[in-house]
Amino acid sequence: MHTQANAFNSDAFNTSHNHEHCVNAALLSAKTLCRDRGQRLTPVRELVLRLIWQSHQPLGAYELLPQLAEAGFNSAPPTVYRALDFLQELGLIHRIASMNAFIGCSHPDEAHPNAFMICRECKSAAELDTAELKSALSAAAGALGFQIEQESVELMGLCQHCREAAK
Amino acid sequence: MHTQANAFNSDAFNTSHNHEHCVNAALLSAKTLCRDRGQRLTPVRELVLRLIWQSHQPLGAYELLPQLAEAGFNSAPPTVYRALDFLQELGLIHRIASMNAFIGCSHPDEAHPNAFMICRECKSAAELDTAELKSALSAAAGALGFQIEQESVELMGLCQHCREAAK
DNA sequence: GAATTGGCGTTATATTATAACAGTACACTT
DNA sequence: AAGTGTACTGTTATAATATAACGCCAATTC
Repeated sequence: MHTQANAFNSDAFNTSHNHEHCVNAALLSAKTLCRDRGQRLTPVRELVLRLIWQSHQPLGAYELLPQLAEAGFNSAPPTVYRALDFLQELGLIHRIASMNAFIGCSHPDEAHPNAFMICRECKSAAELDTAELKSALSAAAGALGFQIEQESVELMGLCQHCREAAK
Repeated sequence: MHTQANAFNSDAFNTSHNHEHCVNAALLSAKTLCRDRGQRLTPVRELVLRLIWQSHQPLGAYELLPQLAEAGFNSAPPTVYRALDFLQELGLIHRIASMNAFIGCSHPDEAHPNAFMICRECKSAAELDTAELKSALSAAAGALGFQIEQESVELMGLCQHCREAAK
């Protein structure tokens, strides 16, 4: 599971992998995390997490609502936003501000900056490996005396797959 | 003027400087840019640019509306959004997605990533110098075959000024 | 088993952004 | 200077995203 997590979800741009595996890994990881922190992964929360993970594309809150309704849950905005907030606080999903959308986090157990590449063609988003990035950010900010508490990096462009397809 | 621009607006965290000077520099730069590109810096556009530049804190579209009204302009959302879009396209302002707000760009004449530090205490935002950052981003993305077209970096934290004040 | 807490249902509303169309000013041609 | 096209603005309406507030129920604690 951890090997997969460390792939930093670059597989997101490769739609051919067995994604059900990823979803299950994420759910397992969520359950562990909740148990450790004395939090509850309730049915709504679990469903929201599953829906978000199932998609390689960031999903908007209002895209989730009909799917909640289908599953028999209340489908008013507060329900889904609460679940999203909860999952974010646990680091299980990230919000992509430039898209008003949410995507699964591929390594919730490690502290890390929120850093994504988003393909304008296929709309997939993949998390960046940020070891070096983080130090570059710290250096740049530190030079100006700024103390970083939270990072958000969103790169728009073309993924390898779509670049090749465009040729 | 250019010296000031190259300071990358780190002065934003220092509210004591003569900010009217910055605003005027920005307006001048805007006029030049518009002339070069055959675009018009109309009164609404100029006012919006001025209002945004006057503030060290990112301003939301709806915060601008009453000020437009005061100046005798139409103050419906489309008016301000049109001006904001125009100014963004010319690189004169940036949108900070995580805040749904806009801030003046301190070096509109150079191509550069959208990269800001935002202080959670004083809400000021300052543009990052991104030469090294840019190469770190390119390296990280390139390793995964991703071709960057547009960057957005938003760092939240504490600016030097507020950090010292907190001690 | 009473009290407390956390989570959800529900209604209403706030906030941010855009669509669509009509009118006006400007720039260009002749 | 009149005609013509284009870019800009005014205006109304509405879409899209997000939160406030309150009450109920279930689980947990004492």
